[in-house]
Amino acid sequence: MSSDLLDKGYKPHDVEKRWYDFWEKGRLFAASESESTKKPYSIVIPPPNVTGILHMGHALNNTLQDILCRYRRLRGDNVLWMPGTDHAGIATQNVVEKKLATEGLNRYQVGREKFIEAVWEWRSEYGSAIINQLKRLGASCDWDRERFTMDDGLSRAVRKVFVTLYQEGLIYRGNYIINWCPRCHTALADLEVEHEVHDGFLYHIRYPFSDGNGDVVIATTRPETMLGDTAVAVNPDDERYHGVESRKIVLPLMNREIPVIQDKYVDMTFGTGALKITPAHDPNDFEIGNRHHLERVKVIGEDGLMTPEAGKFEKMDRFQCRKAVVEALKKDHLLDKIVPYQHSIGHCYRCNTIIEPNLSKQWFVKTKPLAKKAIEAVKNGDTRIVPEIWTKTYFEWMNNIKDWCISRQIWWGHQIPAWTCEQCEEVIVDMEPPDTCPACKGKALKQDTDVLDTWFSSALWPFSTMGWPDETRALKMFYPTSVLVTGFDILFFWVARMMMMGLHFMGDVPFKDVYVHALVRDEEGKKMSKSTGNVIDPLNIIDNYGTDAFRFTLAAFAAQGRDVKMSEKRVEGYRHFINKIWNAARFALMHIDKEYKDIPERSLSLVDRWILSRLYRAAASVSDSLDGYRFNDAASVLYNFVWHEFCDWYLEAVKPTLYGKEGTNRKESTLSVLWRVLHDTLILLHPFIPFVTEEIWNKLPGTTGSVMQSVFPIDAAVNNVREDAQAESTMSMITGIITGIRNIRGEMNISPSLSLTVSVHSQEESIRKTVTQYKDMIINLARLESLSVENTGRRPKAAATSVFENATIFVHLEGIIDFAQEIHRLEKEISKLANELNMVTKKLRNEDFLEKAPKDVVEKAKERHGSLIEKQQNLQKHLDKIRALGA
RNA sequence: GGGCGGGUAGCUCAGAUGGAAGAGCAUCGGCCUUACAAGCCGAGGGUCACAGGUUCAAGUCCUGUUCCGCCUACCA
Repeated sequence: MSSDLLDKGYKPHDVEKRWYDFWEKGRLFAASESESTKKPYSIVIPPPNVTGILHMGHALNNTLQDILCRYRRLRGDNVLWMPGTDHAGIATQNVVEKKLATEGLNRYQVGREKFIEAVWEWRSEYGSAIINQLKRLGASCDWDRERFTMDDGLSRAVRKVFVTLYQEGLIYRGNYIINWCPRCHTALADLEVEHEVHDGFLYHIRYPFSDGNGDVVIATTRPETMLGDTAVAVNPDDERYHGVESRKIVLPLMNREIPVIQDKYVDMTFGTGALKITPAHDPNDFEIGNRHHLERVKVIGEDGLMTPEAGKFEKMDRFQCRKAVVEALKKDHLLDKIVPYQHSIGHCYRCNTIIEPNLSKQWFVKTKPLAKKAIEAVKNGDTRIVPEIWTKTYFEWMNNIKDWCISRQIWWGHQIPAWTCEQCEEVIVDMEPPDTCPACKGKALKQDTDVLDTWFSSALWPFSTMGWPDETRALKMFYPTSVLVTGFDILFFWVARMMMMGLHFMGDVPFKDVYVHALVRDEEGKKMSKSTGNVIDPLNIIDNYGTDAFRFTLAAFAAQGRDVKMSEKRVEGYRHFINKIWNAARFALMHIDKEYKDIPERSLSLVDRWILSRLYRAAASVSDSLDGYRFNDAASVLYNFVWHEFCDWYLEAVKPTLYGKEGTNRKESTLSVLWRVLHDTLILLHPFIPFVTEEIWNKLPGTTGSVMQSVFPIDAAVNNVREDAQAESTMSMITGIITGIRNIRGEMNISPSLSLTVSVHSQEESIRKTVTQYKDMIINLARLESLSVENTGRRPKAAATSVFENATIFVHLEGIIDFAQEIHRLEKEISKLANELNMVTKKLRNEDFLEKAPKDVVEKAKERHGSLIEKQQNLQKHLDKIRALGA
């Protein structure tokens, strides 16, 4: 038989594009701003970099968001999933600079204006790549609302925030030590520096006293910075250095006289207890320098080359200079020793260049007052972080937050809305370019050339995308957003800052929940990175296995608090699952000829009642799990329900009915159940595997439109989908008996094609009745010739046995029994039982247990004890008989 | 230096609120049973890192030890 409805195997590529276009054209992802009855549900996408290509992190992040959005739509919510991209200052600038480099140009040759033009051009040409990739993943964003952190609206929001914070005194400008990337040629925030342990050296250098009498030995890992030293510091409590504070030191190589100062900061136990002070190139030295009013000598320039202040070392590269300084010191016999030393060095998170702490004039956000509210909001539960473990990390960082350096010396980004009057040096901060200086009325105003840290605009994302600073309907309806889904790697970069900005400007948290998911790693648990070459390309996976298989894999492995180790093998496994669904549907559609809207109230068979009950439980469990962001639980419930309950038991059990062996009435009611279960299962599965479910949905008679527009079965109040404990317990008895028989068949190597004769013995009438009632089902699924039900307990001549609850099953094996094999099987079974029995007996002998454990637990143990004993006795009797027969 | 997470079947991992150790893959045996061999039916395999403790009961809670991984920090 062949079905013209579905092909034999599922071919994802034929259907994915088709359905995505269908959804988009039908505007099925669109959120409504006027809807008054539906509950609003909103998520803002973590905007991927425009330069980005879809990686595993995106794939996981967006799959989870999409599952939530599709699920909430099916639950009847008015869902907004706000999409967009991030201008990614340094990253994007780097990309365009690289492109220019292939033409032999650098950005200075091109000039600022032309360069920015080039970036925009690049963006319009390549910037939608990541968006298209998200679409291949099935992301159901409201694409009509797509935003970009540099578009006009968002730029206005950025200026508004900057100006307001400046006026409130929460943004200031000043000369501080910052992290400088000589390659990117810009300042970096502390967060943007990545520390890495390096094998370096600790250089011990002799600093002679100016009176020619002795010296002080200092230790440093960066000898080139000594050229900028303006003091040597010792701890005031250090007895070795009593009285030195009145003496001067001659700085080697520079022949500059510098003071010896005392500061508690100096650790007496480290090195020689004497510390060279370079206020312009070390954050601590900078602080100490401030305390002691030391001069700041900047010897390393912004290009990483030595400045004129470095004397004869001028124009040398900083690392070359290190060598040269060491050589020069050696020559002067001022190098005491060099010892190998491990220490961590900061690197630029974008280009991995070793960063240089450097003195520079930058803009900062005063974060402490903003952080206070952000801490409060999590403490009082306005925003809930899931899993909770991350709240601790959040507090830790928020409590120790430092001012945020927000200016970057690059060109691509939001230029800082600050102007300096060239006449009187007045600084004007405003939303729009001022015409005249308010102080001197001068006309020569020069805008600050710096741009803002990319994260500054990202911090406004939850409200800037909805039209702020205008009071829009979108804001009114969708702010605060329902949940933010993100990886923990940007908890500080982004989440914390959105919290601060949202609370400050909107007066409310940006999201009610933050769901922090794991990182996707490679098979060995390593972070995927281009340099290690262990990157698995999600698009490749999609090409090979289909989007649905990939999405289901991600969901199944997204257990809270643990990293996802991705490998193709897993995806392959879930592709089998998709195919299984496909084939189950194919089978069902061979028989379903029309819509079966109503399930008859009466005369449902046991399996029909059973599968409806299991469906109900699956639906409840899936919604429960998704409400708690337990994606993997939801996935595994669906997997088990579909495969092991619906396919393995239900479809198999129902075949005789479908093939007309049980009359048309039964067939009709079973078809109605089959229709219902397939229908509802597609809805349950849809958030996880949207494409295949949509494809099948559209082949199912009686459905209209998209599966997206249907209703999650838990809310549908559909007929007869309900819990049925009685059907479940009866079914578990029948399946238990079938499994017992199959077990014997398997263990005794009896061919499946051989029909068996079986008798079921029980003293309990109710059991006999039930088994008799479902005799046909047992015969069918266990492949029997005949089944008899008895109360005698008389053992057949030669048989294998199995005990299920209060029933003993005999598989008649006259002529084909292998006595040795059966004896072996029974012995094994009995010893297994003995072990279990032992444990329960011990428990029941314990008076404390009987007294203190809850009644139901004790009751359960007693029941179990009874049934184990009966089982064991039964098997033992049979064993005795087999032994006698075999002998 | 602080903080966090993890060590459960050969492999990869599940095991909210403590009450009879689970899945997938891999392995072994039997099947082309009229949706699916990307399948079906069975089987084997774990002293839940180690040592203590709390409890009638601990993979699950507490303490310590040990081995991994990550985050964070200004020890030159």
